Order: sequence, then structure tokens, then C-alpha cells
Amino acid sequence: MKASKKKKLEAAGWKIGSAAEFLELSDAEAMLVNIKVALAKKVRAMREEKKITQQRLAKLIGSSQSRVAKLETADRSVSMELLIRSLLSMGATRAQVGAIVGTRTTKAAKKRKKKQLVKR
Amino acid sequence: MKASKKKKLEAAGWKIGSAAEFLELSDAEAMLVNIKVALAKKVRAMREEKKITQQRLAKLIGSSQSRVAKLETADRSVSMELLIRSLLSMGATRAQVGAIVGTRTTKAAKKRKKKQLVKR
DNA sequence: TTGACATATGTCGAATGTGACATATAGTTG
DNA sequence: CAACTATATGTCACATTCGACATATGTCAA
Repeated sequence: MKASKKKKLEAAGWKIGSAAEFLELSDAEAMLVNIKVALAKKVRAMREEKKITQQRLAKLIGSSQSRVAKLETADRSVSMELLIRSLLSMGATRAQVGAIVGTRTTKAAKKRKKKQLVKR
Repeated sequence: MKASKKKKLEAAGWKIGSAAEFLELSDAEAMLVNIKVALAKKVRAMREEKKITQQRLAKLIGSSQSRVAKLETADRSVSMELLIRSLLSMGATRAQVGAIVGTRTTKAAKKRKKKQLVKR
């Protein structure tokens, strides 16, 4: 939890104990979802970059086309493990995967990216 | 697969097809294990840093002491998801987690670290 | 020694993730 | 139009991971 957030909570009369921990957990949960979505997008991007079908990628990771489709749409039923395994199997480096995990995609950044796509 | 590796294989008369893909997979598998071990070490490091018990961390992530012990020893039965969730729940940032995922710990680096510990 | 606390390990039933399959949707080519 | 290809979605039986519990090991202070 950010210091600013904590301050506000304390000002509002909250004890920073289990309630704060609950907020941490919510944050962690949201982050996990964001990370998964980012990884999923990268899977699709790398696959399209390599111009291979979901079917082919499925073979590469020992899975099925339907699961790859779920991977790329960040379906609730897919694990981080499989997402990362897929990237590594396509030749991604640990550094590349780490960058995806570690980089928060802001709404502003998304807008910039969209703008670029339009402009070019 | 590294270019050098590929070259050697080709020199030895290998066709770079499914066999190469198999090697990629093996590499991916090994990398996943390495990443898990690195994350596990970080969980222990952060927990000790915060001077809390496994029991307390377990509460924080809604789990049990035994599972935390397994987490920190990188037991085969623990998922990347839970490892990362644990780090985030202890307040780690995405950037920190990303750095762990993305940084290959070389044997040389391990030696350097050990030496430091001895010297100080 | 005993007792309290922290961590490690094995096991269990429940929950979640899995590959596979069927099938739907959508775009392309003939 | 039909036939083909790529992707999406739902389902299912099987595998993996889960929290929980019991219990072992180790450490330290009374």
C-alpha cells in the first residue's frame, strides 16, 4: 500500500492491520490479472510475429489449439506458468518475460500506442 | 536455441526441425525451474527482511505455514502464480518481480554473492 | 531436561488447471 | 454457393495445485 493511501486511511480512522492487509491482497490480485493480460498479449504478438497458427504453437508447447486461444484471451482457466512457458518456447528470453512482468502498462501508454498505430 | 548451438548441431549432421524444437522445450523447462527457484529465494528473503514467520505470511496470503515452507523451498507442488502472489502481497512491485524473472543468476554471480557474505 | 516456537515433510480431499474434443464464428478461395 | 482455414467457446475426464492437518526436526531459553 502506498504511503499516501495509508495516510488517508489512518485519517479516516482506520487501523492499519488486517484491513490494510486486505487492501494489499486486492492490489496483488489486480496486479496478477494485469500481468496475465500483458503476458497473453505478448503470446499473441510473438506468435503473429512468427506467422504461425495457434495449432502450430499448441504442438510446440504440447497443448491444443483451444487452449492456445484461451491463453491469448487471458481466460481465467490459464496459469501464469503456461503463459510463460509458451513465451519461452517461442524463444523469448528471461529478460523479455521479466520486462513484461515488470512493466506496468498505463492507460496513457495504451493511448500512445494506439495513436502510433493510427499514424503509421 | 543459441546460434552457436544450432551451428554445432548442423555440423554434426542434424536437421534443425522438430529436434531443435525439442531442445527449445527443454530449455524452456529449465528456465521455468530457474525462475521458480529465484522467486522462492526472494520470498524467503523478503519475509526474513520483514521479520515475520511463515505462519504470518501464510495468513497474509490466505494459506498455511506448510505451504509457505514449500513455497520457499521451491517444492514441485507450488505454482508460479502463488510465488508471485506472495511477493506482491508482501509489497513487492511488479518491477521487482519482473527483475527476478528477467535476471539470470549465473554461477559466477552466485560465487560473488557468497564471497561478499563472507567478507562482510 | 522440558516446553515453546519456527520450519520441513508427508498426506488428504477439494479446488483449479489441463489437453482433447465438438462445435461455433468468421474470413478466404474456388 | 460450398469448402477450407483460423480462431473462439463450452464441456469433460484427468492431472496438478491447493489449504489444512499431523508430525518430524531443530533452536533456544527456563
